[in-house]
Amino acid sequence: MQMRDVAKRANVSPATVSRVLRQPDLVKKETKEKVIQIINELNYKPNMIASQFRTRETKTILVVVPDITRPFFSEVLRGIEHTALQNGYQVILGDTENRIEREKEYIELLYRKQAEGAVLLTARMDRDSLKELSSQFPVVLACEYMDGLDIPTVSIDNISSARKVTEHLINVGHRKIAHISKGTDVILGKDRQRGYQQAMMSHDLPINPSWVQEGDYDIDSGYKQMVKLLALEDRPTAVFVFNDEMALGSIKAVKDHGLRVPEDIAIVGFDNLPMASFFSPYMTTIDQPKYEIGQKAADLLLRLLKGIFIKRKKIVMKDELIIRESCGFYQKEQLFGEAEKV
Amino acid sequence: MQMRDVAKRANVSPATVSRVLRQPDLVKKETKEKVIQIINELNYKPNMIASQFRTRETKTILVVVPDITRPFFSEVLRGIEHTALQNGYQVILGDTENRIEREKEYIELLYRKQAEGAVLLTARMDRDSLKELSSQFPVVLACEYMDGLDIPTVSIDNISSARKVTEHLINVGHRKIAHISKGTDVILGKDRQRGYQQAMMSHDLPINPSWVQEGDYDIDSGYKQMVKLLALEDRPTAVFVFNDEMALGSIKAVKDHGLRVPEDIAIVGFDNLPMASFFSPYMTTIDQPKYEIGQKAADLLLRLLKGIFIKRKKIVMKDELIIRESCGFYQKEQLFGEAEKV
DNA sequence: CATTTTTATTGAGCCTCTTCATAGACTCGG
DNA sequence: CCGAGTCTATGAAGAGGCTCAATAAAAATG
Repeated sequence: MQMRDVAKRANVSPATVSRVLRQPDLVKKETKEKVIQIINELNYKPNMIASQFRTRETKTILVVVPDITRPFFSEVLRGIEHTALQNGYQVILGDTENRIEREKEYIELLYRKQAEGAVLLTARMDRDSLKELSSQFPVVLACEYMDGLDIPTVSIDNISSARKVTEHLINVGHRKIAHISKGTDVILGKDRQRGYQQAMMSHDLPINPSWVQEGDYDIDSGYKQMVKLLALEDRPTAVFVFNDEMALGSIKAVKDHGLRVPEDIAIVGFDNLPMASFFSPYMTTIDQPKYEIGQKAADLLLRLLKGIFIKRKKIVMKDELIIRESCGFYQKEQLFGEAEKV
Repeated sequence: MQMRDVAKRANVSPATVSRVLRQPDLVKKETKEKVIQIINELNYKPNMIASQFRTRETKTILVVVPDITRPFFSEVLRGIEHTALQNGYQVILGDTENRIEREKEYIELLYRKQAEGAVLLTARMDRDSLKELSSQFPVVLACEYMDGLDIPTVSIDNISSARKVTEHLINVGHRKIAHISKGTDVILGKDRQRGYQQAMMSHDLPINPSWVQEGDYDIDSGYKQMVKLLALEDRPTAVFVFNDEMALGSIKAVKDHGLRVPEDIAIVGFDNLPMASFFSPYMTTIDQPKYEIGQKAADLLLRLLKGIFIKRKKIVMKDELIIRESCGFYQKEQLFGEAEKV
């Protein structure tokens, strides 16, 4: 069944049916009603592919995620998807499972005109490819980004956030502060590590090189890195961990080692996942507006797709230091994620 | 740039270029090499939409998920996506955010020929719609399902799993066992509740109606329902919770109430999320092979798409009772999710 | 050289949208 | 009151890029 069938039944031309569907204002009221009635009667559904082919618009965006099972990303993804949908766009999911080469596979969808634009939550490909890509297609970076490229980007100020949370540890009296990072190959790893270093330096605190351990996102990894820190001669009294997942692992490692958080070792995380506020000790962390980052990124992409010029390319979202128990400066007990906000 | 440009440059017809791309065996070696060279030279990328239009195949499947931020689903989703990709299919993501009406919106993509088939991780629409849908398009249900319909389905045997875990509680000596469920409007809620009832009945244990509380998936909800149970005159000594998230909330409620798990109240969960094996007390739960469910569902769908007849429509995946600490019968401490398996 | 086999080309769609053309209704000034 | 000019509503026709069936050409075989 196709448009011509509807047209025949309604005694109009296919063009009119098409108009009813896409530019209803151009059609006389009665004709329109007639056509709509027939459409419903026959339960006609336009073939989107034919339409996309003709208009050369797929109304589809690609979202490339490094790991969809991480709560942080799935929340951002939801923000993107929701916004896209509201604006009549579909989302093709590209989970790279942390494999760089898979980024490129997904991106082929742009070159092959399947998707009109992309939001990248991971951008590990080389700078030239990315530059080339963004010169040809609307692309927005979210969370991760790349320096020196003129690509619209949505993220928090990771350096400043990392500095803030490290400084909080310093303010409550810590001097030997370690950092479980995500290697500096990832821009976020680099930024958060830099923030940590800045905070330490500006307070004239030395950083023992072995205090900086490189983890790999997940709970287990946080556990393992913490075990290393615990084994040190010159053991730190506080640790700033790259993200909440690893921070949870770290806390567990401390407990398993017979020590207490925060009394013996303070630990702070990053991201403010739901579970960070649920387990004792409640975790001090940096809140990122995950859903909003997704929304904003989708919003920017949609604007690019409409050809709207974007003056401010770097959108910095507001983060928040959430002080709870794990840093050793907890003020009063509150239930369910409510906490003193700074 | 299009195929004809490549053809011209290579002194062949567009049809030959098309064959090089799609049925290379039909083309003489030299011609093929020549064409490929030109393709690379010009960096030609075929227009997928035109191709899809012509062949009437989009190589795209739709995955409808009730809530992408829940770890259980994102793991299943990954299994689906991975398998789809391996077989040259793309995935359009449909996150309904638990709104039934949004299921239908996504499903329109099938009627409009955008997607060729669908995996539904949620099926709350009315039976007739679903029946109608599956009669017209390849559809596979995963996790949730609907009784009495001849639709391929992948899941564990929820009734038996629930019975198993409840019986374990009985075996370690509990008699007053409560259940925090997900209302019986959802088939999984019904099944797990039934398994619980079966176990209780077959051991002649009475169920106090107020022992069955209806939660809503997340940690907070588990907390709240547990608070209710704790307030009962006739307080249960053990609780079987619908899923791990709510079980974590329940455990927290017990602790906040000044009681211990499992000594005062035993708690068991369902799903075996990574975090279930990480927080003390380590949680006894039912392991579902999440990734494999996704793989299998995608696999079935792909077979349907190829027109292969599927004899066994109901695939029951193997679950596993993972005994850890929270049920009060922990045997020996093991790190990182390793536990006694039954 | 005739016949079979292999390889390449021709041309017709796939279904929808949009431009252009037309016909009718309407406006308005002379 | 009429003809020119405006609008409105519809139709006719073609294009969009690719693939496949039918056809033709070339190569291989006997």
